[in-house]
Amino acid sequence: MLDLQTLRADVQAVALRLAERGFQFDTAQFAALEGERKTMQTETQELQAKRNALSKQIGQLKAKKEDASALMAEVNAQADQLKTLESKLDDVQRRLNDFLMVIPNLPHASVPAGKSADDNVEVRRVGEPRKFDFAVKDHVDVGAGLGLDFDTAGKISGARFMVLKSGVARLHRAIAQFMLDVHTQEHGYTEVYAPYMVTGECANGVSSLAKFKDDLFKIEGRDLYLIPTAEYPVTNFVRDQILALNELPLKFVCHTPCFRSEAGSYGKDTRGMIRQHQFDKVELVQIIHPDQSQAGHEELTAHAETILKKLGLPYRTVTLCTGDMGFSSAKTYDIEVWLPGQNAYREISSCSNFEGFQARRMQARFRNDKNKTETVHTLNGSGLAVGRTLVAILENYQRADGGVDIPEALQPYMGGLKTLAPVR
RNA sequence: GGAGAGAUGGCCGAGUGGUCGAAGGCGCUCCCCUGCUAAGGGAGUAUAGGCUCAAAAAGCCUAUCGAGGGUUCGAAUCCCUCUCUCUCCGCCA
Repeated sequence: MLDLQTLRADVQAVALRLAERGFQFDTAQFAALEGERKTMQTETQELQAKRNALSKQIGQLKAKKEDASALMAEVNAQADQLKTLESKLDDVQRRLNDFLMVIPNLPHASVPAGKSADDNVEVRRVGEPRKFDFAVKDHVDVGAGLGLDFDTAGKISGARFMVLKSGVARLHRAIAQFMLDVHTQEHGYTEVYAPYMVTGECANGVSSLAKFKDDLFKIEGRDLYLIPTAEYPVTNFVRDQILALNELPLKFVCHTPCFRSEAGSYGKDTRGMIRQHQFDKVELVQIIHPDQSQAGHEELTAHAETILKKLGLPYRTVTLCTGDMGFSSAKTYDIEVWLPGQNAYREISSCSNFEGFQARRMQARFRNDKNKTETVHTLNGSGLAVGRTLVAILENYQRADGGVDIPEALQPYMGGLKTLAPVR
């Protein structure tokens, strides 16, 4: 949610910045709602104050065993009016809130303007794509011989699911373990385990349920959603909290499966495990002081990149342009790994600074050095998507004989195994 | 699944219809006293929002005692629904 003070101070400026990301902010409607809210609230509170004062007097009279019927009549006379005002105020506040809750975040000043992914700006490219002296296969073909099984998955769950067996199953597990160890031991994150389902309220804390509920799997008959990323439960750890200054920053790393309905992505990435209804991800989350969120964002992105470096996977990092950013983000770096099978860089991590946007929705604050409550900033990023890392390893480390070399960093997690041999 | 108990401020804990945003204690902040330390005395110490104001400061007001609804002139207190926690029994990875 945008900061109401900022919004009131200069609606036009806000509208302009939102336009950059392709969002039409209805300034007239905002002015109307705000105006209505203001009148309703003032009137309602005046009446409430009057009622409270009279009630107090009634109490005093009754304590002295005196007659209070005149005052009671006076309160009763305005009771209907008060009730009407209260419900009108309630209504306008809800409408104002609904209006505000679907407005995306303001892009940070450093975000390049643009309409689509084509306008994203590459900030760095690391590693050289390998030259193959044999016909390169994509991960589906490489994996087929190693235990990657879409047929069985299709039978039991349908499209966009996978079954892993034997070597690839173990490799999949090794990747997640490796990432968790690097982030906890080298980057100072606290490992957390969190629920795979969250309430609608929590979903609204990090994103907009009204806007994106179709992307989520909902538990029938309950106010629970399967998480599309560990960001959902973990960021909400600090919901409704006032943290002490010295508690910041909080740094969490969490490995979970992620569930996405992928509504609206029909026909996109239908082959292979690039886009699945269920995939594992190791997520980095930081709750941070506003003054440090920019630096923290750079740092978190570097933490994610470290994994790719250690795995020897070529990648590039891009800054998403205003038109390609997610709803809640003020600034996002996507890290894209090189996939020989697609002859392209594909997203493997998305690292965002949400500034106070999520924190205001969650009411996550801290006590600043002036002892005042202030909104925290939140950051998160994939560190990394486990399934896509598996894809990248299968494709980048494939051998002419159909096997796959195991990156050195992962060998300790594979019992010292150096190569996955085809199982036939 | 069955039976019972409970949810109050940073923490503990009182409060079962009236001046209660809430006693008391602990903690914390500031001040005083005490040649250090210990002890003692005083004051302050929730959050969100609104109004006044150019703004700040300040003041006033509203809401909030797990959440939502209801009764009432008035609700932490009474009623209903829900959520969560604890205890016992049963079941169980």
